[in-house]
Amino acid sequence: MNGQQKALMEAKANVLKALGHPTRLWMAEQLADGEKCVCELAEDIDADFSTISKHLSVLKQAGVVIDEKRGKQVYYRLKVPCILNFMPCVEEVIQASILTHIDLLK
Amino acid sequence: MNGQQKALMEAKANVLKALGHPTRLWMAEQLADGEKCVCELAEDIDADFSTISKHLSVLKQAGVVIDEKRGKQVYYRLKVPCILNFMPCVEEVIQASILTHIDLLK
DNA sequence: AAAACATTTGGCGGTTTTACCATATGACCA
DNA sequence: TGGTCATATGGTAAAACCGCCAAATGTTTT
Repeated sequence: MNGQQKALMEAKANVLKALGHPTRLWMAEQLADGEKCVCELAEDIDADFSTISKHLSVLKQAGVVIDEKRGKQVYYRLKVPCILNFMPCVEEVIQASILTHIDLLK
Repeated sequence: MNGQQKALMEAKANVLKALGHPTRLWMAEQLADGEKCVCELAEDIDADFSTISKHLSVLKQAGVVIDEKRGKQVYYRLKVPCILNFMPCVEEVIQASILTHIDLLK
């Protein structure tokens, strides 16, 4: 791995890392149908507003979402919606893990 | 988000988190063409063997890879190859970020 | 059985992440 | 202008993560 490749790997890992937190992943999924303001996202998350804001900031910094202030509220939306396509495969991983677990119990 | 949904989110985030490290992501990509032993993976990684082993353990625990010992060596392979399909979209995110940066400079 | 080899495990210091609290910002409203 | 609402930022303590070293494990070779 040379320097260029390494930098690319870091950049790619960074995107996945941003999605690698339950709250942030959930947020990304919530934005599937379109933009939402912070307050809407916050409704279903049991955490401080500052925590929520920081999670959104991580997603934004990773390039996953973009924000837009309109009036008092800030709206977030997916910048690159294809990340939603990850989910079926991620679920497949989990499914496979569960099956492996069951197998081990036999 | 209820308890069940929360647990699922955690499981899903865990898979993405496992891939959210440059070394681990690189490893996963290396396994695209088929299994490799630890020693083969180690050839191109500048890190202690113990570090490499631990990274593989994280991937395994996340359900991304499985290992098989044959003789003195341990072979790893992708358990659910569809994770490789994430990469084009991840690169798209990076590409979009770069374009945004350039725009901001204007 | 001992030595050599491939990999894993345990432990430790240093860095990063996370979540909360308190406070700041910026926009609308009275 | 002052107040309130929505969100962001700074600080901090606890937890998790990372990479190295040393030592353990299991396997083959001699």
